Amino acid sequence: MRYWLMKSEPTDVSVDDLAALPNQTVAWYGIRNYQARNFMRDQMKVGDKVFFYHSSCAEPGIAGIASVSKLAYPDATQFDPKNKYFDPKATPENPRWFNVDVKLAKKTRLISIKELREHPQLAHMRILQRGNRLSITPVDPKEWEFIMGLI
DNA sequence: GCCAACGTTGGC
DNA sequence: GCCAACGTTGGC
Repeated sequence: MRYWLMKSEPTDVSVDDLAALPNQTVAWYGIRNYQARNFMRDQMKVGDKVFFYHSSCAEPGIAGIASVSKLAYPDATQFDPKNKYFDPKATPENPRWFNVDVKLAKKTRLISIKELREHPQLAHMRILQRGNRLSITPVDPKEWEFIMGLI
């Protein structure tokens, strides 16, 4: 089993939004970065654990714990011309973008990026590196355990 | 297949 | 709103 951190903009889907969804599950649609896609398509398995992270907001940070609840499948938004994630080069026969489903396990207190930066044990986390833009990143098991200890 | 230009991300 | 970082695009 692997551990991940997945960014969501709370104005799009916040941890409270996720908690209110049927089965507390959301399709992680709209990923248009190959590295992030490959993580979902090639590596994520049902049961993998996920830190649900709020980004591009007043208080960026980890807001919940979730898990992968469905293996990657073609992202429906790529086929819809009216959708902002429409990709004219994608076809149902040859889809380009995939997403998994993510199910909330529990909302946590907000562990801000500022707090994460205070711990030397977490200094190598991808999310904390300068210039990091990847919205889905693997989390080291030791980092996962450490952060679980903060919650 | 190089690389300049451009667009996007996301913390601050 | 700024801007550094980095991914993508497209002309050559």
